[in-house]
Amino acid sequence: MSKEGKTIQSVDRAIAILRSFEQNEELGVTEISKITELHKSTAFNLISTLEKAGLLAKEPNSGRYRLGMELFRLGTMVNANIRAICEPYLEMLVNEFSETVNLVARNDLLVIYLDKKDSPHSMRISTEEGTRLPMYITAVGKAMMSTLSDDEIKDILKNVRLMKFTEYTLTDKEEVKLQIQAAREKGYAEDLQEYENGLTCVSAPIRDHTGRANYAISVSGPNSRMTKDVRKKIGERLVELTTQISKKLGYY
Amino acid sequence: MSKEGKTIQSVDRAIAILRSFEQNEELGVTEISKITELHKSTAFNLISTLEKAGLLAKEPNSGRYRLGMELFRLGTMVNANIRAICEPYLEMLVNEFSETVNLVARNDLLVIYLDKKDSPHSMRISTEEGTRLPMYITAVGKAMMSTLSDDEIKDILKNVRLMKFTEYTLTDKEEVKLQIQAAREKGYAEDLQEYENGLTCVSAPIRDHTGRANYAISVSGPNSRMTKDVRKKIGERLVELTTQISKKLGYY
DNA sequence: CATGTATGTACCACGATATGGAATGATATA
DNA sequence: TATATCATTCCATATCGTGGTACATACATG
Repeated sequence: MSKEGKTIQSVDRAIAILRSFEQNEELGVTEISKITELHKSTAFNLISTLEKAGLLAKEPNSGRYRLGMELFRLGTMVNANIRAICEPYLEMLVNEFSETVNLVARNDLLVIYLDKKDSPHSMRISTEEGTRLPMYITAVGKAMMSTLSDDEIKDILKNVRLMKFTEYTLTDKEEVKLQIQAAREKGYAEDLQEYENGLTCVSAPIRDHTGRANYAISVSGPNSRMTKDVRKKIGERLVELTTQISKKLGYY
Repeated sequence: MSKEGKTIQSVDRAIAILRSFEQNEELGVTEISKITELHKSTAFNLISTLEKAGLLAKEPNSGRYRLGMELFRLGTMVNANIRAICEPYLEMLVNEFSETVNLVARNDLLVIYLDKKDSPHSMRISTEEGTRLPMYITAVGKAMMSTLSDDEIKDILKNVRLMKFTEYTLTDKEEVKLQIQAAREKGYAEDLQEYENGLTCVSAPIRDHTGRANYAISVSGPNSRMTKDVRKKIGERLVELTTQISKKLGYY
């Protein structure tokens, strides 16, 4: 993000091409070259390379491109380990509480959703894998921050602009710090409609051998079912289970 | 796979670096340079580039690398559409039959698992997303092949060597063709312990506007519960639902 | 504590390689 | 049929990646 090391131009450009599919799921050579501001010919060579590797796939009919299966497969290799470790715990949690359970990871100033088990209720919370949200606004983010030093937390908050998502969104960084402090004491963090109205969430951090958390597990449900008692029960259970997981990662 | 077009060296190499994490989840610069047979210095430049883009992440302690979150995120963008369309159907199926439901895609001669909903039973089938298997051995593969022309099927089988996974694995290509023909008539395909003992699977294809299938949905369960009657019920329901999905993709 | 052998990282001259201009096919649009 | 827009190929040029070498750091080993 800061270090001024040389990067390989063509690789940067290839990645930019992949990223250009964020907005559009299907693109032609010319479109891509416009989005990425590359010469059509240059774009073509990069695209062909990506296609041959399977990171892009060409539609037989339209001749246009979309993201390829190989990219998906490479993506499934990321964090395969932690997901495998956590899967049975997610399973237990959704069985015990019948609310949607998520495994998330830290990604700089954001959290990213890695895996989930959906609640059996038809009224339920459902977040797509790959979604990213600011740390300060989620229970998982606060849970992870609660394992960091005050300096690290300050660093994170320094680089963040608090955006108001709902009437409950915290707008004061001091308030966020207070909640993090509360999370440290209880072992778990909460989000009471800060991101979306009606959405309540409880989360506990997964620690690595240094004691810091790069992952967290959360249970999310609609406000109506997530009463204070329920949240407490869930929180305590989350602490139990994430402690077990943390031990598997070498934390004592 | 065949066309002899020029590819961009550094991009190919960068992808090779990502692929070197298939066997190992954490690697250092030197290790990577050995695996990929690149000069250490060249590898270093490529690795730095990938790291800066977030496709690789450097462990703060060990200084070694693992696959990065950005790669995961890019992976979630692949087939996001079809997964979103199918999600409610997978949900319905797991509720109706209480067996594990999978969404898979075709990937040349293989099928790759995209999405799943696990059975609530403790004895259940569970396949990881990203797993790949030969087409001829899976119900999903046979379901997809049943939408192709005889020539296309011949092409696929020509390039495949039938490997024996269990005592039930088909070893004769003519036998495979017969099963595909049966699938054409019924609308769904079956796998009776061909890949793994005790594992039974029923699948129907999802067609695009050309009538051909690049995706399929399957219901898999242990042999004991997947009786002939159950398989028939599941198969017919699968045909109903995949027909609805195919319509959404423009098939009539 | 010195010595050896790993590692990751920086520098830089050379020349292979990616680049982008321009021309050609291929398809669609009017 | 003409026109526009697209993908694709070709190729000379100079840019950019390459890999040799060197240094830094860390950790074993004697």
